[in-house]
Parts: sequence; C-alpha cells; structure tokens
Amino acid sequence: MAVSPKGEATREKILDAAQDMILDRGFSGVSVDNLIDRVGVTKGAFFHHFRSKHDMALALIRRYADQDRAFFKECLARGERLSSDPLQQLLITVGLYEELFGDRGEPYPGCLMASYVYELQVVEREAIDIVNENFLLWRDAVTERLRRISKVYPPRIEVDLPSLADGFLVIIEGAFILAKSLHDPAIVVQQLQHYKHYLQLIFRPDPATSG
Amino acid sequence: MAVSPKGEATREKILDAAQDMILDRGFSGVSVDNLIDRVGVTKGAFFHHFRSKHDMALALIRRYADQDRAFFKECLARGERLSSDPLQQLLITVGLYEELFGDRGEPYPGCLMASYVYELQVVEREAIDIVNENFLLWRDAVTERLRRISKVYPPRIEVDLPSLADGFLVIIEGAFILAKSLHDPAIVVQQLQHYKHYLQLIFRPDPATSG
Amino acid sequence: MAVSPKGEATREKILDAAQDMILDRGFSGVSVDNLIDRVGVTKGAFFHHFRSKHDMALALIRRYADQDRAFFKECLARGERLSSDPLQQLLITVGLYEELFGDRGEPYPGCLMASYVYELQVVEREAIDIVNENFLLWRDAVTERLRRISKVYPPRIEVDLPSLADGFLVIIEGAFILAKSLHDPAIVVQQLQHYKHYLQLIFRPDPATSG
Amino acid sequence: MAVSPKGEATREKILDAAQDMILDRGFSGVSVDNLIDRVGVTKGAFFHHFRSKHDMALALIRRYADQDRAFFKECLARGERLSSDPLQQLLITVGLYEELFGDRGEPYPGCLMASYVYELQVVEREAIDIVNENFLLWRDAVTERLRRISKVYPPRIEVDLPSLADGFLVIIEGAFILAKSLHDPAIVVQQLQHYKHYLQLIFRPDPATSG
DNA sequence: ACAAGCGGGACTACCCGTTGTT
DNA sequence: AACAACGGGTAGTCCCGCTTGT
Repeated sequence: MAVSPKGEATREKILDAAQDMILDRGFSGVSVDNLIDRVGVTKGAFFHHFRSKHDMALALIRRYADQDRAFFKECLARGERLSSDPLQQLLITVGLYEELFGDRGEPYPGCLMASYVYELQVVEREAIDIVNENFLLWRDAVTERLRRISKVYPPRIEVDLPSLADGFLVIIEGAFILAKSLHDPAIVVQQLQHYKHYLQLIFRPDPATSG
Repeated sequence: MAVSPKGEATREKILDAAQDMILDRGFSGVSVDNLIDRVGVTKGAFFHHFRSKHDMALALIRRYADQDRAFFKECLARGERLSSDPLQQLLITVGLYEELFGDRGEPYPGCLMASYVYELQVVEREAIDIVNENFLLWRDAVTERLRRISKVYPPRIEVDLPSLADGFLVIIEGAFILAKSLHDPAIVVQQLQHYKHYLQLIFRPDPATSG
Repeated sequence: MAVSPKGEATREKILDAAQDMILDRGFSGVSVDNLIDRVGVTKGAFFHHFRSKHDMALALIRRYADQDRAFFKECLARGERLSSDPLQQLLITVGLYEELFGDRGEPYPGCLMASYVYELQVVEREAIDIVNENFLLWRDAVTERLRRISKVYPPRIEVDLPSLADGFLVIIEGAFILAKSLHDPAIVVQQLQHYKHYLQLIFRPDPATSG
Repeated sequence: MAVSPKGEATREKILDAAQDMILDRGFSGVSVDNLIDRVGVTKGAFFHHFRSKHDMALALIRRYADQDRAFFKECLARGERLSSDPLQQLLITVGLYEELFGDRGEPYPGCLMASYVYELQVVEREAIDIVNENFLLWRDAVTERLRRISKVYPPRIEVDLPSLADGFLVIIEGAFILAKSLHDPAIVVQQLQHYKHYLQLIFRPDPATSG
C-alpha cells in the first residue's frame, strides 16, 4: 500500500482513532463513517489505505500486538538491568506495568485484544490468531522467568508455572474490566500488587522482609 | 407486557438467543433481524415484547445479574453450610465456581457484563449501573467474608481486603478472555486455584497442611 | 415471501419497472435507487420483497421466461387451430410474432434473455440456466413442427432441422439488436418474413403459389 | 494524446482488456478499478490515456468498428478475387465469416456493438452513431452485391434486397446470443449456412448443383 | 508516461422501528 | 400474540476522476 510520508501519516491517524473508538464501542459499534468523521478524512482515503473494515481491524491488531510485544520486552529487559535477582527482576517488570496503568486520571481505556475476543464471531480468525500468539508469548516469557526464580527460591507450595505466568495477563485483563466499568483507575494497580504479593509468598520464605 | 405462558416463553427464547449471540458478536454485532431469524419469530413479536433493542439489552442484563446474584449467594450459603471455618467457607465457594466453569468441554462462553463493558459507549448507562451494582455486591460480600477470615487468621502481610475481594471477579473475568481466545476451558479453573492458593498463603501460617 | 394482494402488487410493480430499465441500461446499469425512485417505493420495501438485487433479477427472468413460454405455446396452439397443414401452422405462428413485434410505433424494447446473456459474468448462473431452458424449449418445439412438415413436404435440400428451428429465435434476437440501434421497428417483421420465405422455399416445391 | 511506442502499447492493452470485460459484463459492469487491476496499470495511466470511462468506450467502439469494417471489406474483396460469379462471391464472403467464428473451441465472445445496444441509455449517443454507421455500411455493401446477383439470377420470389442484406448481420448477432448462452460455438456456423442456403434458394433455380 | 493519494458521491445491503391486520 | 409490509436512514464498499509528484 502506502509508503509515502503523507499517506503513512493518514493511515496512522485512522488506526489511532479506530483504536480509541473500538475500545469504547467495540468493532461492530464503530462505523467507517463515524471513524472518518473523527479523523477528518473521506471514505475514498479510508478505502485507499484499507481494502475493507476487516482489513483495517487486522492492521490495527497487528500494530497493537507489535507495540505490546515491544513494551513487554522492554519491561522485561529493564527488570533484568535493574536487578540481578530473578524474583526482583520480575517484580520490577510488574511494577513497570503498574506505572503504565497508574499514571493517568482516567482508567486505562482497555485492551484491544480483549475487545476483539468479545466479538469473536465478528472479527476474522487471522486477528484472533495474532491475539493468541501474543497471549502465548506472555505465557512463555513469564514462565521462563518463573523457572529461573524457582531455581533460586524453591516454591513453598507446588505450583504450576505456566498458569502462574498466565495470571499476569489474566489479572490485567480482568482488572481492566472492573476499572472501566466502575471508572476507577486504581483497580489495575491494586490487582498487580496482589500479583506481586502472591509471587513473593510463593517464592520468598520470609515475606516480612520484602517490600 | 404480557404474562401469558406463551408470550413469556417467546420472551425468554429471545433473551436466551440474544445472550448467546451477544457473547459471540457483541451487542452492536447482533442485529434484531439476525436475532429473530435465529429464534424463528417475526419482528412484530420482538417489538411486542421489547420497546427497542436497547430495552431488550436492559432486560437481558437484568435477568443475567439476577441469575448471577442468585448463584453467587447460593455458593456463599453452601460454603457456609459445609464448613464452620470462615477460610474454608470461602475456599469452598471458589471451588463451586471451579465446578461451574470446569464441567464443560467448551470454554465458558464469557460474561455478559464484560461484554457490555467493552461496548461502554453503546449500551445505555442504566445497563452499566446494573453491572456496577453487581460488581460492588461481589466486592462487599467477599470483603465481609475476608474480614471474618482475618479475625481468625491474622494475615501474614498487610493486605487490602476490598481489592483482594475484587480479585475473585478480576480473575474470573480475565481468565474468561484467555480461555475464550485460546479455546482452553482449563484456564479459568487454574486461575481460581491460584486465587485459593493466594488466600491460603495470606491467611494460613503453614500452607503445607491445607488442601 | 409476500402473498397478500397489496404486497404482490408492489412486487409486480417493481418487476415491471426493472424489466423496462434493464432493457434500456443492462442489469449493472440499473441501480436499486433508480429503480425504487421510478416505482415510488422505499428501499425497505424493495429488500422486503427481494433478498438482493440478484434475487430480483432471478425472479424477473423467471417471470419473463414463464410469460414467453405461455405466449409461445399459445402461438403454436393458435396456428394449429387455424390450419390443418403443418407448414401453414408454423407460418401462422411466425405471423403471430410479426403481429406482436409490428403493432407498435417504437421498436420492441428487446429481449430480457439477450440482455442477461450480454452480462453473462454478472448475472447468476441460475438465471442463465433459465434462459437456456427457454432457448431449448423453442428449439425442441419448433424442431418437432419441422419434422411434421418434412413428412408432408420433403425438403428440396438436405436440411438440419434443429438448427433451422433455432433460426426462428436467432432471427428475432438478431433483428431486435438492429431494430433497437437503428430505431426501426420494421426490421423485426422483415426478418421474420424472410424466415417464412426460407421455410417455404425449403418445403414447397413451387413457391410461386404460396403467400 | 501520446504517440510514443510505450504509451501506445499501454493504451492498446487497456482497450484489449476492456473489450474482453465488456463482452462478459457489459459496460456498466466493468469498473475502471477492475479494468486497471486486470491490465496491471494504475489509475493515473488510465486517465492519462482517456479523459473518462465514456471516452474510453468511444475509443473502443471506434477501434472495433474500424477493425470490423476492415475485415468485412477484406472478406468481400477475397470473394471477388476468388470467383467471378456474384452469387459465388457473396457465398464465399459468408463462408469466410464461418471460418472466423468456427475456428475456435470457445464460442465467439460476442459483438461489442450488440453489447452497447443492450445498454442504449448508458453509452453515449456518439457510440451508437458509430454502431449504426457500421450496420448501414453492411446493409449497403451487401445490398449492392445482392443487386448484382439479382441481375444475373432473377429471384424466384419477389424479395426486398436491403432487408435480405440485413439478414447477414441479423443472423450473426442472433446466433452470437444463443451460442454464448448455450456455450455452443457451432450455432453461428449453422445459421450462416442457413443464410447461404436461403440465398441459393432465392437466386439459384437448381440448388442441387451448388456447394 | 505514469504512480500515490484522496475527494465526494453512488452502490447494494441491512438496519431499527412502525403500521395495519388478524 | 404475532404477522406481513414497509419507512427512512445507515452500513460497508466501490465508484470515477482529480491532484500532485516524480
């Protein structure tokens, strides 16, 4: 499609607005007309950049997944730079997400992937495949960190590491829903803190000494 | 509105189909035409029972919240009948939800409340108010149980009980999303088990002796 | 679909207008908007009666083929009532078509079947199947009459009867095109007269004595 | 307009594809987008060569009419070279058309002029004028040959020569329609043979001695 | 001689809701 | 309690043609 700077900018503006609107109204709830009104382009422009609304949804979730993956990797990397202890590393990573979700007056607008999942029969399979790929990336990356932790701190109870890894995302996704509905941004941060506590209780013999 | 047995049955059939379809496609993704096609009634029948599509959405979330509340209360009550220990009571309650979500080949189809929340700007405020009422009911009821528990088992770490209570729902909602997307019903059960473990680690000095 | 007198009338009005317009502009050249404007109904009405524009095209060609078949059979039957000689019978039948196409100031608006054939890749296969069925019906019915004729009047030259039968329709279809383009209604009648002459030359030993 | 070899080639490629597509889908059924997709050029290229879609249609029918006229004249000329008898000359000419339409597995794709005529209200008057010019050219040229024939072979029945001349084209156009619809290339050849038989029966006292 | 980007409107299809009737 | 028929508007898509830039 487009490669020129002008066209690329238009395309990005459309995707930006689409993301906001889909998080508010769902994919089916966003019409191309609404979208282009908000962006200030014409239908001709929209369909120049995207073959269809579904094609746009695909481009959007691809971009979202890419950004999510990049941020996730960065948080893991920062954790690993800031501490040499594997447990501390993961706690820092979770803490960076707390910062992301806490530093704003409004609740975080939600997760595009969850939005797509709640319209499973509307969005194309390919979009869900991208979502699943991302879910599994989180699971694998966190599971690996948990494995390193459990080598250093043998867990006090028998624990299934992949599902414990899933818990990170599960808590974020679940907290988004309550936070959005109750319009309370604090909820996501609180739940991530519980996740950190849980990790510490599992892996640290004496929680009294931890933050 | 009608109360005759025939009319009531039609009304319920419409709501049943609407619930299935909304969980698959979102509220905006379900058209009245699709809905009546699937139920096998005409538009006249639909608009006889509901003043509008939004009116139907309201009736639906009301019915859903009522059923949810009833089941939730029953699970709490059964926990209280089956044990006299407040911690065990709550663990049993969580366990009953595990049974609900685990006894099926398919993943649980999702939570209607979450579905509405991801179309916040589409559904009417009144519907979200009903959702929030339910979220707060869970928070309050579980917080009260946690308070009772913490009287018997002082927590090993300082813990915020309302947000810990929220965790129950948060985990269910978050796990629904992963379970739906990855088409893996086990995820919800696994996450609820982690929730039970977390409670035990917080309140029980020696987890090795607990179920 | 519709069965009430009111609905049926609307449906027929739509088909009537569609036929006129398609003969003037082709199927692709007629938009649903143009059509409903001309008929004076709304889009809701159109899509109540027809699932799609293609569905309407199918209903239209079905109706056209039915009427064509009925008129064709009637012309054959009238020929057979008005004479007992098989050759005269067929000549009368052709003559009845001359009357049909000659009694008007304007050229005959054309044949819907030909219109569809010139948009072969646009209309649905099922529509073309109906067209073909009609073409073959003409071929078979006329071939049978030619066979009867050739029993009474052995042809002066060896002649392939099915293709001679096709000639009837071929001439009508071809003459329509010239007549429309040159805006000369006489062309169709002239060509049918040539068809009659041809038949007489083939089957009558002494053409000088024939009409 | 361009005259460079490259530009001219692009222009011709566009016209070639347009002709194929219009014969399959009608003028309205072919969009500029489809067309340029198939040719593999951009819209810029299309509108560089043609001021509008209608302009292209005009250029196309002009080219078609030119080619048609050239081929027609050549067939007449070859007939006149191959025989000195005026009847034989015309029969040869018809025979050359049989060769043209018979030497292919697929039915002849149809006549662009007929295609335009079946969208009379869509194409511009100027295009139809070109079509009519061609129709009249055929009529006049064949009528003149028939006149020469009738001088040598006085017709056995009184016959209108211009309409008999029209019959040549009428049969071709009509046969195209049946041939396309029934997907049977033999039909055109068969009908042209009937046309030759008809001429022989009119002009030749003893058809048994003719080819 | 062409390519990218886009404007503005037309296209088919479908939307939700109303009507009159049974 | 439900049905057929329909109104009026919006959905997503595609249309043709213009502009701007090599």
